[in-house]
Amino acid sequence: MIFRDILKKWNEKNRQKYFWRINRSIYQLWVSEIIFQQTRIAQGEEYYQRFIARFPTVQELASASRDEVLRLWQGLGYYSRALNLHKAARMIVDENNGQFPINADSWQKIPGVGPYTAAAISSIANGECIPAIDGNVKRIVSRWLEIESPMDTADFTAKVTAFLNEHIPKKKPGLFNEALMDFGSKVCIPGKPDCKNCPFIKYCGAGIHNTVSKYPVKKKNFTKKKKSIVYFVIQHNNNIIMKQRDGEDLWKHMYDFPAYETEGHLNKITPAILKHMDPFQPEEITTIGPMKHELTHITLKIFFLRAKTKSKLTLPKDHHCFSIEKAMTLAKPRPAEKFLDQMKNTYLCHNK
DNA sequence: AACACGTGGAC
DNA sequence: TGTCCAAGTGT
Repeated sequence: MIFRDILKKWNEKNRQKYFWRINRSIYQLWVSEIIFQQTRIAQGEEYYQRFIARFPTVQELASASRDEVLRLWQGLGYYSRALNLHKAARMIVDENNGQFPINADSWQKIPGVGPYTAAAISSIANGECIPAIDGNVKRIVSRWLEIESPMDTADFTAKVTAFLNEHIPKKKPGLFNEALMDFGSKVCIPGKPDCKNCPFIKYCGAGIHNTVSKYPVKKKNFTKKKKSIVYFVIQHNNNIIMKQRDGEDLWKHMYDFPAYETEGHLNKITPAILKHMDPFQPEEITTIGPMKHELTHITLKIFFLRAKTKSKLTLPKDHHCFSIEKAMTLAKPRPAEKFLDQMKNTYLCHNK
């Protein structure tokens, strides 16, 4: 009871005035929740604006090609979100007459919508009384209750859920959920929370015991995997060879340079690796790199092998020859995007 | 339950 | 430079 009232009072003065919260449709709410999964506001907001401008309704999203949706998502990461959003839009339009789910249970059947997003959407749009438990909320509650079990254990989730079910109001539960997330992102932040200005300081367990930095308890650090990519950047005048990645792993369905990929970090390009270039009949091979590209779970070491090729080349399956201008409009992984961008500049300078 | 899945910013 | 992330989900 105390918790709810203090939060409400804090929220009345400190509610974040995000532009996507104004006059939002359920569709816009859904898109914003997907975009901001594991993504900072500063990074996601421009993507949200562009996405809504191009696809103002679920019907327009459903009508779009997968390639275009992916291109709009390029640079934001976690591309399954875009693929799932697009697939879900088609399901909603084709199989449900464009009607959105009406509660959290049915929202969670939508691809890309898990427990957090289902609860967030349904509590805000339908007033369903269900807590939306994201990283901010977990952090706040773990500090309040001094939860010793690590995040992402069943015990941790059970404790947080029980606490929130006790405190969430039947009236405007969505506002409560958003207030909690706002509070977690502005006051009860990771690192150095602003406990001096925290309205909960007299009640928060970790605040009282001055042990806030202990929570939330996390599991052991995992060691990053090491992988290497040797890109084959094959040019013929203003044309370049690219292939679409498969739907199996990293950067699924994005366009990319042909590549040799392997576990571990290569020290040099061996003749065996170079042999993978043979189908492209490369001439004047130059090596650029290596450079590092950090992912959350992998450290990528990337080499670029740039070469010219003959005009008449039988391309391997799934490979395409694009003009550089066309290639620049395709959805690509960040390293390929950066490299192509740089190459374009070089090419233009060269032909002045 | 544990791991795969991106990126760029903060410290 | 290295570490830790930021409004999680799918398998």
